[in-house]
Amino acid sequence: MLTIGKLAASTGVKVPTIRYYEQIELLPEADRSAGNQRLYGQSTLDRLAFIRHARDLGFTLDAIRDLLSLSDQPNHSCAAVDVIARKQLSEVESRILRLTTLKIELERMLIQCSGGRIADCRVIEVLGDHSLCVSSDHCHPKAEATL
Amino acid sequence: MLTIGKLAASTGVKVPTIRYYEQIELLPEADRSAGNQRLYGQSTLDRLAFIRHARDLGFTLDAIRDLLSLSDQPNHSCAAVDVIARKQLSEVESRILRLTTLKIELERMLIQCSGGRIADCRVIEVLGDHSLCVSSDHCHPKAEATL
DNA sequence: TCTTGAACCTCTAGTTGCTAGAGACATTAG
DNA sequence: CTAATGTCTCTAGCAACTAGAGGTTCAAGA
Ligand SMILES: [Zn+2]
Ligand SMILES: [Zn+2]
Ligand SMILES: [Zn+2]
Ligand SMILES: [Zn+2]
Repeated sequence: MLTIGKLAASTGVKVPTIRYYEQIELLPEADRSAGNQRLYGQSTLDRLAFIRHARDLGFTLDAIRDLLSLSDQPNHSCAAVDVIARKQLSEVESRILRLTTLKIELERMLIQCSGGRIADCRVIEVLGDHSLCVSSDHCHPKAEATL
Repeated sequence: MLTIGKLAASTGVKVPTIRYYEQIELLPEADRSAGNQRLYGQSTLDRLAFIRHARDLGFTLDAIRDLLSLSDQPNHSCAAVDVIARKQLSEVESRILRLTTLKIELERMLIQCSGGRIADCRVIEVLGDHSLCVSSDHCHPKAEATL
């Protein structure tokens, strides 16, 4: 049995985050020692490692919740799992696209800046006037999530 | 003079967001009509358009605050402006790198999934075991900001 | 055995950039 | 004149944590 600190050390998830996951019921309520401290076994360690890895791959906690409950149904078809993963992939792809557009605009304004007074700075100028941008699609980005 | 709704319509920034910007002092306190409604002139419109465009390019409100106060100093050197923009560019670039790694891992696990039972699903398997990943650098991502 | 210090406990509040809602007042078109 | 829309303030909520206060438990050294 591991204390919360050991569990944190062996998964790379911080102690308060583990408590937070318990609070939002992503992890089950931990067993307690005589002195009321949390104790964890292998199954929670596995579960937390899964969560950690999925977080690292950008899945939301909600998606992870679904993935976890699916993985408790080993005989089910994995179609639903793949739907979640594919959705995540397309999110990642669209963020890359958007960021690439931003990168181009940022590079462009930095190249055009000649390093003089602010009154003549191309960066300030472009920020004040989107029509100076080369692409228009970085506007109205609707929803942008983390990562 | 524009009402808040007109200002919102002509900048693409939502009404509550404008009020929020005033609250955090990114916009100055607006003049008021006889009936206590906010009224805006050209200068606030310009300022808000600047904010909007900078947000679209991924700058944080803090960075925008700095950019705005710099742009009020037209005779200063634009070096500080360029530092902010360059920092933003490198943030964008590192996010693209990270997302590209994620994309590769997600694609890989989706390709390897043969669409059978969850017990055999490669997606679930990889999520549970990072050593099945091709790259290790998507772990411990430190800080990830919005976009 | 005692004592110190690290690790643990609970609870609240803060972060970023908004968004949603309640309940009341202002303005405007028909 | 009235009805509909717009605006006002205020509070609370979102994701996914993080930080801190103030207190308890545990493990190791003297
Ligand atoms: Zn410049
Ligand atoms: Zn633009
Ligand atoms: Zn599968
Ligand atoms: Zn991995």
